[in-house]
Amino acid sequence: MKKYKIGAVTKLLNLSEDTLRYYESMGLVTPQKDEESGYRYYDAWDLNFLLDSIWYRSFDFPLKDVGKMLNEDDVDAFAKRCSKRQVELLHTICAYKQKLDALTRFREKILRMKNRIGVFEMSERPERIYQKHRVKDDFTFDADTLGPIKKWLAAMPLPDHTFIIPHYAESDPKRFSEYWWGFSLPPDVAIRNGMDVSPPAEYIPSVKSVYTVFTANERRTFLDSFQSKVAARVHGMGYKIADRPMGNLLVRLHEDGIFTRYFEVWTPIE
Amino acid sequence: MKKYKIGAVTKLLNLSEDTLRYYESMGLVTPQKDEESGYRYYDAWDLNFLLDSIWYRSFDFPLKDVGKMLNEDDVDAFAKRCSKRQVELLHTICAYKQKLDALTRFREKILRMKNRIGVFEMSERPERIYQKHRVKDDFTFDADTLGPIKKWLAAMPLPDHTFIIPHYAESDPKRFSEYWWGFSLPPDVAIRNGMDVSPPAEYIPSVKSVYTVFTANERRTFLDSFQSKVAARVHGMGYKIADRPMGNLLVRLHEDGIFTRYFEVWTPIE
DNA sequence: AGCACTCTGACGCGGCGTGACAGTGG
DNA sequence: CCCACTGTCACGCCGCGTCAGAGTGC
Repeated sequence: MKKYKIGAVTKLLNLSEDTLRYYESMGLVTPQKDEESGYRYYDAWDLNFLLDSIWYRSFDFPLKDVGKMLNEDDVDAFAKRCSKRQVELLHTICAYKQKLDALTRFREKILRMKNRIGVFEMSERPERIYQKHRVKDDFTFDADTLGPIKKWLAAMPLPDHTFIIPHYAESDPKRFSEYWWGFSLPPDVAIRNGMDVSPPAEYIPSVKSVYTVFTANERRTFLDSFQSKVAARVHGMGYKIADRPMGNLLVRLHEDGIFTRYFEVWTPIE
Repeated sequence: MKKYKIGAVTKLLNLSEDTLRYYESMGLVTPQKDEESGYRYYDAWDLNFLLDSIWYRSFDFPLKDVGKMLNEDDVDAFAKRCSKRQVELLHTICAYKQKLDALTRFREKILRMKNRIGVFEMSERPERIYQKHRVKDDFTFDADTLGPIKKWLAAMPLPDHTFIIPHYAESDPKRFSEYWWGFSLPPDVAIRNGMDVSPPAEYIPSVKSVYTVFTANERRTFLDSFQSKVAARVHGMGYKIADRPMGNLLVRLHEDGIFTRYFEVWTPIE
């Protein structure tokens, strides 16, 4: 039977010498070794094990699993290992799809936002599940909040970074003095991903609104920007603010040496 | 503005202390540091950077990219980085889907193979693109083979490990004396994945056949097993072998201390 | 004073890649 | 004798996790 030295094997199987030696150390293959020179000699049987290793690795089985599949597993253990990997692969695919969808939406928003600054459109605010985590800039530390927040963070990139301005009525002396930050999601997405949709999470219904994009610089509170750019304009259009303004942080970009934050906001009107 | 020590941040953002310090070393966040004690103090601005880091990391941007997106990119660079990642994500998803499909088919074959040993079914052999790489157990080293083989190996787990028995006619003195190993794929899959379907790859048409599964032990040539278990039986059924028998290695399993290889074979008949 | 917190620095993981330096085969 | 090949060993990569041991805040 023909013997191949390591260099020949690298050419045949497109594995590096290091990989071959590493696979050997993991017990995937046991080429004959010349005692004097230490040279490895691979025969067809060894190459078959390597081909199988390549095959199993192509499903991203860890090398330890590959070793067991090659040398230990009976049919049942083998099939079990496969179905475990099937489930993992399915999860991975779902997760990546969500990432791709979210990234696609994100990029589209980024590209369109510049043209939307100062443009005011009539738009139904979409319904949302909202979980508050900050009053102004201070995070909430009670266990009722910290618990859910973990789930929302783990669900990234699905949740949007969402603010609500709680005091909006002209008669309210605290008008535009405060904002809350939190996460939000469309209800169907929230439910599909097993998020808790009951309190402390809040259901935000859809409502007739004016939609626009505005910006704020550096560390300044964005409320100033909201007041001067959005609220004033909405009034100028002859509307009254009918419910808490709500919106998302789109992105923070580094432009001309300073940070500019871009926000989209729905201002409910009547 | 409120300051948070590292422990508070771990609770708020569900990042470990080590991760926070690592992100700092990567330039994603720059908390204020007490010169005497070395303690880090994070303010709302820092936490926003961390939230953004979590957001970008959730698309699996490498940390270096996250740093650039946070601190350097303008809109164009930012959008470009996003679309690059979109393409990568799409590729990743496709690759994982193929892995899952192949693994599912593989597991099904494994589970059904035991019941198919010694069972002979009429079955149209599916058409295939076939790339030979070994005559018996010896690999082919000419550049015409090594080139294509790389592509086939890179396409794992799509290709099957396929043998052909070239001398099958009763009148052929070399009858059942030789076998070739190679890779094979359905033509549509081959084309979709950009494999070279022209020579040295070979088109194998579909043909009326008898299908069965047989086994061979340890290092013995499987031709003995084919002759005694399959060819004899096909003759016994009153058929003549009408073309080169062809089949796939299903799996090599470790049973009762020895290795058993399972093969499926289509034997063309008339 | 006690105790929880935080610091730095070193090492580990997987699946290899890279490089230094010495020995080997034909 | 040349020179490509092969050997071993050690370290690098990413994105952290996991210690140990010493210092700090309240």
